[in-house]
Amino acid sequence: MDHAIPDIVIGRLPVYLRELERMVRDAGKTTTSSHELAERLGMSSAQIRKDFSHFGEFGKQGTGYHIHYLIDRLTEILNLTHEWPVALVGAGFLGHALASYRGFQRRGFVITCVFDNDPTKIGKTIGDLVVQDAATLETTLPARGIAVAILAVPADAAQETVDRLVAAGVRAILSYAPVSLTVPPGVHVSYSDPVVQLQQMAYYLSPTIP
Amino acid sequence: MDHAIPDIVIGRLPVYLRELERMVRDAGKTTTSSHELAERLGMSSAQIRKDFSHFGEFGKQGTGYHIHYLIDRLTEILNLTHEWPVALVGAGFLGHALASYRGFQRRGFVITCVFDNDPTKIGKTIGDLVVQDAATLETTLPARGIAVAILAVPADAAQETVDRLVAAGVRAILSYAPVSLTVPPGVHVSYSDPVVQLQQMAYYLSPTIP
DNA sequence: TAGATTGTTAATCGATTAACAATC
DNA sequence: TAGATTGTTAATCGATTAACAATC
Repeated sequence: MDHAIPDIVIGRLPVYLRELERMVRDAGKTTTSSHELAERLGMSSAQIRKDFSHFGEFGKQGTGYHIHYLIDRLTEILNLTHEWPVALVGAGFLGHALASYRGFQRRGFVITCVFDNDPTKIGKTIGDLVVQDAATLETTLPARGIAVAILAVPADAAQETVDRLVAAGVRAILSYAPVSLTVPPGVHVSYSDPVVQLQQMAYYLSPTIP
Repeated sequence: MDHAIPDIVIGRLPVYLRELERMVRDAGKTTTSSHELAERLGMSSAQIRKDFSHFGEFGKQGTGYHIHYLIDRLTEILNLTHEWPVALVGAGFLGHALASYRGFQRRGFVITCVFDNDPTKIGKTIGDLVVQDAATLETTLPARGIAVAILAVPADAAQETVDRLVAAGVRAILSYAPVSLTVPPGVHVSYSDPVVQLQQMAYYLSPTIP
Protein backbone atom coordinates (compact mmCIF):
# COMPACT_ATOMS: atom_id res chain seq x y z
CA MET A 1 0.00 0.00 0.00
CA ASP A 2 1.22 3.52 -0.77
CA HIS A 3 1.09 4.96 2.72
CA ALA A 4 -0.42 3.39 5.79
CA ILE A 5 -3.35 5.08 7.44
CA PRO A 6 -2.29 6.74 10.69
CA ASP A 7 -3.07 4.81 13.86
CA ILE A 8 -4.61 7.93 15.35
CA VAL A 9 -7.19 7.90 12.54
CA ILE A 10 -7.94 4.21 13.10
CA GLY A 11 -8.43 4.96 16.77
CA ARG A 12 -11.20 7.44 16.00
CA LEU A 13 -13.18 5.10 13.76
CA PRO A 14 -14.63 3.05 16.64
CA VAL A 15 -15.72 6.29 18.30
CA TYR A 16 -17.49 7.39 15.12
CA LEU A 17 -19.09 3.96 14.87
CA ARG A 18 -20.25 4.07 18.47
CA GLU A 19 -21.80 7.51 18.08
CA LEU A 20 -23.51 6.62 14.81
CA GLU A 21 -25.06 3.52 16.37
CA ARG A 22 -26.23 5.67 19.24
CA MET A 23 -27.83 8.16 16.85
CA VAL A 24 -29.79 5.34 15.26
CA ARG A 25 -30.77 3.72 18.55
CA ASP A 26 -31.67 6.83 20.53
CA ALA A 27 -32.98 9.24 17.97
CA GLY A 28 -33.89 6.97 15.08
CA LYS A 29 -31.92 9.20 12.75
CA THR A 30 -31.10 7.95 9.26
CA THR A 31 -28.84 10.69 7.94
CA THR A 32 -26.23 12.97 9.45
CA SER A 33 -23.49 15.41 8.48
CA SER A 34 -19.87 15.82 9.45
CA HIS A 35 -20.94 18.93 11.35
CA GLU A 36 -23.53 17.13 13.43
CA LEU A 37 -21.23 14.21 14.20
CA ALA A 38 -18.41 16.61 15.03
CA GLU A 39 -20.54 18.59 17.43
CA ARG A 40 -21.67 15.45 19.23
CA LEU A 41 -18.07 14.27 19.60
CA GLY A 42 -16.54 17.64 20.40
CA MET A 43 -14.22 17.72 17.40
CA SER A 44 -13.95 19.51 14.05
CA SER A 45 -16.01 18.49 11.03
CA ALA A 46 -12.94 18.83 8.82
CA GLN A 47 -11.20 16.14 10.80
CA ILE A 48 -14.09 13.75 10.36
CA ARG A 49 -14.25 14.31 6.60
CA LYS A 50 -10.48 13.95 6.33
CA ASP A 51 -10.54 10.73 8.31
CA PHE A 52 -13.24 9.24 6.10
CA SER A 53 -11.42 10.36 2.95
CA HIS A 54 -8.65 7.85 3.66
CA PHE A 55 -11.09 5.09 2.84
CA GLY A 56 -13.30 6.44 0.08
CA GLU A 57 -16.25 8.72 -0.47
CA PHE A 58 -19.07 7.89 1.90
CA GLY A 59 -21.28 10.96 1.65
CA LYS A 60 -23.13 13.18 -0.79
CA GLN A 61 -22.62 16.90 -1.20
CA GLY A 62 -25.53 18.88 0.11
CA THR A 63 -27.10 16.01 2.04
CA GLY A 64 -24.39 14.42 4.16
CA TYR A 65 -24.16 10.75 5.10
CA HIS A 66 -26.55 7.84 5.29
CA ILE A 67 -25.94 6.57 8.78
CA HIS A 68 -26.60 2.93 7.99
CA TYR A 69 -24.30 3.01 5.01
CA LEU A 70 -21.60 4.70 7.07
CA ILE A 71 -21.97 2.14 9.85
CA ASP A 72 -21.56 -0.67 7.32
CA ARG A 73 -18.44 0.89 5.85
CA LEU A 74 -16.82 1.45 9.25
CA THR A 75 -17.75 -2.08 10.30
CA GLU A 76 -16.03 -3.45 7.21
CA ILE A 77 -12.94 -1.27 7.57
CA LEU A 78 -12.48 -2.33 11.19
CA ASN A 79 -12.90 -6.04 10.37
CA LEU A 80 -16.02 -6.25 12.48
CA THR A 81 -18.17 -8.10 9.95
CA HIS A 82 -17.79 -11.24 12.01
CA GLU A 83 -17.53 -11.79 15.74
CA TRP A 84 -14.09 -12.17 17.27
CA PRO A 85 -13.63 -14.81 19.95
CA VAL A 86 -11.70 -13.44 22.90
CA ALA A 87 -9.72 -15.11 25.67
CA LEU A 88 -9.83 -13.54 29.09
CA VAL A 89 -6.83 -14.20 31.34
CA GLY A 90 -7.36 -13.47 35.01
CA ALA A 91 -10.53 -14.29 36.95
CA GLY A 92 -10.25 -11.81 39.80
CA PHE A 93 -12.66 -8.98 40.50
CA LEU A 94 -11.86 -7.26 37.24
CA GLY A 95 -11.98 -10.50 35.26
CA HIS A 96 -15.43 -11.17 36.67
CA ALA A 97 -16.63 -7.70 35.78
CA LEU A 98 -15.30 -8.02 32.23
CA ALA A 99 -16.75 -11.50 31.77
CA SER A 100 -20.13 -10.23 32.92
CA TYR A 101 -20.14 -7.18 30.66
CA ARG A 102 -22.69 -7.56 27.88
CA GLY A 103 -21.19 -4.83 25.76
CA PHE A 104 -18.48 -7.04 24.30
CA GLN A 105 -20.83 -9.43 22.56
CA ARG A 106 -23.09 -6.61 21.46
CA ARG A 107 -20.23 -4.91 19.66
CA GLY A 108 -18.45 -7.81 18.03
CA PHE A 109 -16.33 -9.55 20.66
CA VAL A 110 -17.26 -12.75 22.45
CA ILE A 111 -15.38 -13.84 25.51
CA THR A 112 -15.03 -17.52 24.76
CA CYS A 113 -12.73 -18.77 27.49
CA VAL A 114 -11.40 -17.62 30.85
CA PHE A 115 -8.11 -18.62 32.40
CA ASP A 116 -6.54 -18.31 35.82
CA ASN A 117 -3.69 -20.05 37.58
CA ASP A 118 -5.26 -19.98 41.05
CA PRO A 119 -6.40 -23.51 41.97
CA THR A 120 -9.22 -22.07 44.04
CA LYS A 121 -10.61 -20.39 40.92
CA ILE A 122 -10.06 -23.11 38.32
CA GLY A 123 -13.27 -25.02 37.66
CA LYS A 124 -15.51 -22.28 39.03
CA THR A 125 -17.97 -20.76 36.60
CA ILE A 126 -18.46 -17.16 35.51
CA GLY A 127 -21.75 -16.87 33.70
CA ASP A 128 -21.66 -19.90 31.43
CA LEU A 129 -17.87 -20.10 31.25
CA VAL A 130 -15.71 -22.44 33.30
CA VAL A 131 -12.42 -20.99 34.51
CA GLN A 132 -9.65 -23.05 32.92
CA ASP A 133 -6.16 -23.68 34.21
CA ALA A 134 -3.86 -21.09 32.66
CA ALA A 135 -1.48 -23.94 31.94
CA THR A 136 -3.85 -25.07 29.17
CA LEU A 137 -3.62 -21.73 27.40
CA GLU A 138 -1.10 -22.93 24.81
CA THR A 139 -3.36 -25.74 23.61
CA THR A 140 -6.78 -24.12 23.94
CA LEU A 141 -6.09 -20.87 22.11
CA PRO A 142 -4.68 -22.27 18.85
CA ALA A 143 -7.38 -24.94 18.81
CA ARG A 144 -10.04 -22.28 18.92
CA GLY A 145 -8.26 -19.88 16.59
CA ILE A 146 -8.27 -17.10 19.14
CA ALA A 147 -6.33 -13.99 18.10
CA VAL A 148 -7.59 -11.53 20.73
CA ALA A 149 -7.01 -11.59 24.49
CA ILE A 150 -7.86 -9.46 27.48
CA LEU A 151 -5.26 -9.41 30.22
CA ALA A 152 -6.51 -8.96 33.78
CA VAL A 153 -3.65 -10.41 35.79
CA PRO A 154 -1.37 -8.74 38.38
CA ALA A 155 1.47 -6.59 37.06
CA ASP A 156 4.10 -9.12 38.07
CA ALA A 157 2.54 -11.86 35.97
CA ALA A 158 1.72 -9.68 32.97
CA GLN A 159 4.84 -9.92 30.80
CA GLU A 160 5.16 -13.66 31.24
CA THR A 161 1.49 -14.12 30.38
CA VAL A 162 1.85 -11.90 27.33
CA ASP A 163 4.79 -13.97 26.10
CA ARG A 164 2.68 -17.10 26.37
CA LEU A 165 -0.31 -15.50 24.66
CA VAL A 166 1.88 -14.38 21.78
CA ALA A 167 3.39 -17.84 21.48
CA ALA A 168 -0.15 -19.20 21.36
CA GLY A 169 -0.97 -17.03 18.36
CA VAL A 170 -2.63 -14.03 19.99
CA ARG A 171 -2.03 -10.83 18.05
CA ALA A 172 -4.14 -8.27 19.89
CA ILE A 173 -4.00 -7.79 23.65
CA LEU A 174 -6.01 -5.41 25.78
CA SER A 175 -4.05 -5.12 29.01
CA TYR A 176 -5.35 -3.95 32.36
CA ALA A 177 -2.06 -4.67 34.07
CA PRO A 178 -0.37 -1.44 35.23
CA VAL A 179 2.90 -2.10 33.43
CA SER A 180 4.46 -1.50 30.04
CA LEU A 181 4.68 -4.67 28.00
CA THR A 182 7.01 -5.85 25.26
CA VAL A 183 5.68 -7.70 22.24
CA PRO A 184 7.18 -8.69 18.89
CA PRO A 185 6.31 -6.85 15.67
CA GLY A 186 2.86 -7.63 14.37
CA VAL A 187 1.35 -7.99 17.85
CA HIS A 188 -0.74 -5.10 19.14
CA VAL A 189 -1.17 -4.05 22.76
CA SER A 190 -3.67 -1.53 24.06
CA TYR A 191 -3.40 -0.38 27.65
CA SER A 192 -5.98 0.50 30.24
CA ASP A 193 -4.62 1.78 33.53
CA PRO A 194 -7.19 3.90 35.37
CA VAL A 195 -4.56 5.38 37.66
CA VAL A 196 -2.53 6.66 34.73
CA GLN A 197 -5.66 8.40 33.47
CA LEU A 198 -6.46 9.89 36.87
CA GLN A 199 -2.87 11.04 37.34
CA GLN A 200 -2.94 12.79 33.99
CA MET A 201 -6.08 14.68 34.96
CA ALA A 202 -4.64 15.52 38.39
CA TYR A 203 -2.10 17.72 36.62
CA TYR A 204 -4.90 20.09 35.66
CA LEU A 205 -6.46 20.21 39.12
CA SER A 206 -5.50 22.95 41.48
CA PRO A 207 -2.93 21.50 43.89
CA THR A 208 -4.63 23.31 46.78
CA ILE A 209 -7.79 21.21 46.53
CA PRO A 210 -8.89 19.45 48.59
CA MET B 1 2.49 30.99 31.49
CA ASP B 2 4.12 31.49 28.09
CA HIS B 3 2.86 28.35 26.39
CA ALA B 4 0.99 25.49 27.95
CA ILE B 5 2.62 22.08 28.08
CA PRO B 6 1.03 19.73 25.54
CA ASP B 7 -1.53 17.32 26.93
CA ILE B 8 0.24 14.48 25.15
CA VAL B 9 3.34 15.20 27.23
CA ILE B 10 1.32 15.28 30.45
CA GLY B 11 -0.17 11.93 29.47
CA ARG B 12 3.26 10.32 29.35
CA LEU B 13 4.39 11.54 32.77
CA PRO B 14 2.30 8.97 34.70
CA VAL B 15 3.78 6.24 32.52
CA TYR B 16 7.29 7.43 33.31
CA LEU B 17 6.39 7.59 36.98
CA ARG B 18 4.95 4.08 36.94
CA GLU B 19 8.02 2.63 35.25
CA LEU B 20 10.44 4.43 37.57
CA GLU B 21 8.60 3.12 40.61
CA ARG B 22 8.77 -0.35 39.13
CA MET B 23 12.52 -0.02 38.58
CA VAL B 24 12.96 0.82 42.24
CA ARG B 25 10.62 -1.89 43.48
CA ASP B 26 11.74 -4.76 41.25
CA ALA B 27 15.39 -4.11 40.61
CA GLY B 28 16.32 -1.78 43.46
CA LYS B 29 17.87 0.59 40.96
CA THR B 30 18.78 4.10 42.09
CA THR B 31 19.86 5.72 38.82
CA THR B 32 18.80 5.46 35.21
CA SER B 33 19.23 7.15 31.85
CA SER B 34 16.85 8.36 29.20
CA HIS B 35 18.09 5.48 27.05
CA GLU B 36 17.27 2.83 29.64
CA LEU B 37 13.86 4.28 30.40
CA ALA B 38 13.13 4.64 26.69
CA GLU B 39 14.05 1.04 25.97
CA ARG B 40 11.80 -0.23 28.77
CA LEU B 41 8.90 1.84 27.47
CA GLY B 42 9.47 1.26 23.77
CA MET B 43 9.99 4.89 22.87
CA SER B 44 12.88 7.21 21.95
CA SER B 45 15.25 8.64 24.52
CA ALA B 46 15.04 12.03 22.82
CA GLN B 47 11.34 12.17 23.52
CA ILE B 48 11.87 11.48 27.20
CA ARG B 49 14.52 14.18 27.54
CA LYS B 50 12.36 16.62 25.62
CA ASP B 51 9.37 15.86 27.82
CA PHE B 52 11.36 16.42 31.00
CA SER B 53 12.85 19.63 29.60
CA HIS B 54 9.43 21.29 29.78
CA PHE B 55 9.72 21.25 33.56
CA GLY B 56 13.39 21.81 34.31
CA GLU B 57 16.69 19.97 34.39
CA PHE B 58 16.37 16.74 36.30
CA GLY B 59 19.53 14.89 35.26
CA LYS B 60 23.29 15.17 35.07
CA GLN B 61 25.37 14.86 31.94
CA GLY B 62 27.35 11.67 31.90
CA THR B 63 25.45 9.99 34.72
CA GLY B 64 21.74 10.27 33.97
CA TYR B 65 18.95 10.60 36.52
CA HIS B 66 18.55 9.82 40.19
CA ILE B 67 15.38 7.76 40.16
CA HIS B 68 14.14 8.91 43.55
CA TYR B 69 14.66 12.54 42.65
CA LEU B 70 12.88 12.04 39.34
CA ILE B 71 9.96 10.31 41.05
CA ASP B 72 9.64 13.23 43.47
CA ARG B 73 9.66 15.77 40.64
CA LEU B 74 7.03 13.90 38.62
CA THR B 75 4.92 13.44 41.74
CA GLU B 76 5.01 17.19 42.35
CA ILE B 77 4.31 18.11 38.74
CA LEU B 78 1.28 15.82 38.62
CA ASN B 79 -0.12 17.15 41.91
CA LEU B 80 0.25 13.78 43.57
CA THR B 81 1.91 15.01 46.75
CA HIS B 82 -1.32 14.40 48.59
CA GLU B 83 -4.03 11.79 48.19
CA TRP B 84 -7.09 12.64 46.14
CA PRO B 85 -10.46 11.48 47.44
CA VAL B 86 -12.53 9.93 44.67
CA ALA B 87 -16.24 9.34 44.28
CA LEU B 88 -17.34 6.20 42.49
CA VAL B 89 -20.74 6.33 40.81
CA GLY B 90 -22.21 2.98 39.89
CA ALA B 91 -22.06 -0.13 42.04
CA GLY B 92 -22.51 -2.83 39.43
CA PHE B 93 -19.95 -5.48 38.54
CA LEU B 94 -17.47 -2.91 37.32
CA GLY B 95 -18.06 -0.61 40.27
CA HIS B 96 -17.35 -3.51 42.60
CA ALA B 97 -14.16 -4.39 40.76
CA LEU B 98 -12.97 -0.78 40.88
CA ALA B 99 -13.87 -0.36 44.55
CA SER B 100 -11.92 -3.52 45.35
CA TYR B 101 -8.81 -2.53 43.42
CA ARG B 102 -5.93 -1.72 45.75
CA GLY B 103 -3.95 0.09 43.08
CA PHE B 104 -5.88 3.34 43.47
CA GLN B 105 -4.89 3.97 47.06
CA ARG B 106 -1.34 2.83 46.42
CA ARG B 107 -0.91 5.44 43.71
CA GLY B 108 -2.61 8.47 45.20
CA PHE B 109 -6.35 8.06 44.82
CA VAL B 110 -8.73 6.94 47.54
CA ILE B 111 -12.25 5.89 46.71
CA THR B 112 -14.09 7.62 49.50
CA CYS B 113 -17.73 7.12 48.61
CA VAL B 114 -19.83 4.97 46.30
CA PHE B 115 -23.18 5.91 44.82
CA ASP B 116 -25.92 4.04 43.01
CA ASN B 117 -29.58 4.75 42.35
CA ASP B 118 -30.71 1.13 42.59
CA PRO B 119 -32.65 0.65 45.87
CA THR B 120 -31.47 -2.96 46.05
CA LYS B 121 -27.87 -1.74 46.14
CA ILE B 122 -28.17 1.30 48.40
CA GLY B 123 -27.07 0.47 51.93
CA LYS B 124 -25.06 -2.57 50.88
CA THR B 125 -21.34 -2.48 51.61
CA ILE B 126 -18.36 -2.83 49.29
CA GLY B 127 -15.28 -3.37 51.37
CA ASP B 128 -15.70 -0.76 54.09
CA LEU B 129 -17.82 1.59 52.01
CA VAL B 130 -21.61 1.82 52.18
CA VAL B 131 -23.36 2.39 48.87
CA GLN B 132 -25.14 5.73 49.11
CA ASP B 133 -28.22 6.89 47.27
CA ALA B 134 -27.11 8.74 44.16
CA ALA B 135 -29.65 11.40 45.09
CA THR B 136 -27.31 12.49 47.90
CA LEU B 137 -24.47 13.16 45.49
CA GLU B 138 -25.03 16.92 45.40
CA THR B 139 -24.66 17.29 49.15
CA THR B 140 -22.01 14.66 49.89
CA LEU B 141 -19.43 15.65 47.26
CA PRO B 142 -19.07 19.35 48.12
CA ALA B 143 -19.09 18.52 51.81
CA ARG B 144 -16.11 16.23 51.30
CA GLY B 145 -14.36 18.47 48.80
CA ILE B 146 -14.28 15.76 46.18
CA ALA B 147 -12.98 16.89 42.77
CA VAL B 148 -12.44 13.50 41.12
CA ALA B 149 -15.05 10.92 40.14
CA ILE B 150 -15.14 7.56 38.43
CA LEU B 151 -18.22 6.89 36.34
CA ALA B 152 -19.38 3.28 36.07
CA VAL B 153 -23.02 3.73 35.13
CA PRO B 154 -24.88 2.58 31.98
CA ALA B 155 -24.47 4.70 28.84
CA ASP B 156 -28.01 6.04 29.08
CA ALA B 157 -27.43 7.48 32.54
CA ALA B 158 -23.94 8.80 31.87
CA GLN B 159 -24.52 12.34 30.59
CA GLU B 160 -27.09 13.13 33.25
CA THR B 161 -24.78 11.82 35.96
CA VAL B 162 -21.90 13.85 34.56
CA ASP B 163 -24.00 17.01 34.65
CA ARG B 164 -24.75 16.39 38.30
CA LEU B 165 -21.15 15.59 39.15
CA VAL B 166 -20.01 18.81 37.50
CA ALA B 167 -22.67 20.78 39.36
CA ALA B 168 -21.39 19.20 42.57
CA GLY B 169 -17.88 20.52 41.92
CA VAL B 170 -16.21 17.56 40.25
CA ARG B 171 -13.57 18.60 37.75
CA ALA B 172 -12.02 15.30 36.68
CA ILE B 173 -14.07 12.32 35.53
CA LEU B 174 -12.85 8.92 34.47
CA SER B 175 -15.71 7.44 32.50
CA TYR B 176 -16.31 3.78 31.74
CA ALA B 177 -19.61 4.51 30.00
CA PRO B 178 -19.39 3.77 26.27
CA VAL B 179 -20.54 7.19 25.16
CA SER B 180 -19.04 10.60 24.39
CA LEU B 181 -19.76 13.11 27.11
CA THR B 182 -20.11 16.88 27.14
CA VAL B 183 -18.61 18.96 29.93
CA PRO B 184 -18.02 22.67 30.43
CA PRO B 185 -14.55 24.23 30.12
CA GLY B 186 -12.29 23.45 33.04
CA VAL B 187 -13.71 19.97 33.55
CA HIS B 188 -11.67 17.03 32.31
CA VAL B 189 -12.98 13.70 31.08
CA SER B 190 -10.92 10.62 30.36
CA TYR B 191 -12.56 7.68 28.64
CA SER B 192 -12.14 3.95 29.03
CA ASP B 193 -14.15 1.83 26.61
CA PRO B 194 -12.59 -1.60 26.15
CA VAL B 195 -14.59 -2.26 23.00
CA VAL B 196 -13.24 0.87 21.32
CA GLN B 197 -9.75 -0.38 22.07
CA LEU B 198 -10.47 -3.87 20.76
CA GLN B 199 -12.11 -2.48 17.63
CA GLN B 200 -9.08 -0.35 16.93
CA MET B 201 -6.81 -3.38 17.14
CA ALA B 202 -9.18 -5.45 15.00
CA TYR B 203 -8.29 -3.17 12.09
CA TYR B 204 -4.80 -4.62 12.08
CA LEU B 205 -5.92 -8.24 12.29
CA SER B 206 -6.32 -10.24 9.14
CA PRO B 207 -10.02 -10.27 8.31
CA THR B 208 -9.79 -13.97 7.40
CA ILE B 209 -9.00 -15.04 10.96
CA PRO B 210 -10.64 -16.82 12.56
C1' DT C 1 41.18 12.22 31.28
C1' DA C 2 37.91 9.48 28.32
C1' DG C 3 33.41 8.04 28.04
C1' DA C 4 28.78 8.85 28.76
C1' DT C 5 24.68 11.37 28.88
C1' DT C 6 22.11 15.47 29.34
C1' DG C 7 19.47 19.56 27.60
C1' DT C 8 18.55 21.97 23.51
C1' DT C 9 18.44 23.39 18.78
C1' DA C 10 17.05 22.89 14.21
C1' DA C 11 15.24 19.83 10.91
C1' DT C 12 11.93 16.63 9.86
C1' DC C 13 7.82 14.55 10.07
C1' DG C 14 2.94 14.24 10.68
C1' DA C 15 -1.69 15.89 11.94
C1' DT C 16 -5.15 19.45 11.97
C1' DT C 17 -7.55 23.21 10.08
C1' DA C 18 -9.33 26.56 6.88
C1' DA C 19 -11.05 27.32 2.65
C1' DC C 20 -13.43 26.34 -1.46
C1' DA C 21 -14.61 24.16 -5.94
C1' DA C 22 -17.65 20.57 -6.96
C1' DT C 23 -22.10 19.00 -6.73
C1' DC C 24 -26.20 17.08 -4.66
C1' DT D 1 -32.49 27.26 -8.49
C1' DA D 2 -30.50 28.34 -3.84
C1' DG D 3 -28.67 26.32 0.04
C1' DA D 4 -26.08 22.88 2.04
C1' DT D 5 -22.39 19.79 2.46
C1' DT D 6 -18.87 16.92 0.73
C1' DG D 7 -14.03 15.74 -0.56
C1' DT D 8 -9.67 17.78 -1.17
C1' DT D 9 -5.96 21.06 -1.31
C1' DA D 10 -2.77 23.97 0.74
C1' DA D 11 -1.50 26.27 4.83
C1' DT D 12 -0.84 25.99 9.48
C1' DC D 13 0.16 24.01 13.52
C1' DG D 14 2.38 20.83 16.57
C1' DA D 15 5.18 16.78 17.81
C1' DT D 16 9.12 13.89 17.11
C1' DT D 17 13.73 13.04 15.94
C1' DA D 18 18.58 13.67 14.98
C1' DA D 19 22.51 15.78 16.21
C1' DC D 20 25.73 17.88 19.15
C1' DA D 21 27.85 21.25 22.39
C1' DA D 22 28.10 21.24 27.19
C1' DT D 23 29.57 18.92 31.04
C1' DC D 24 29.54 15.46 34.62
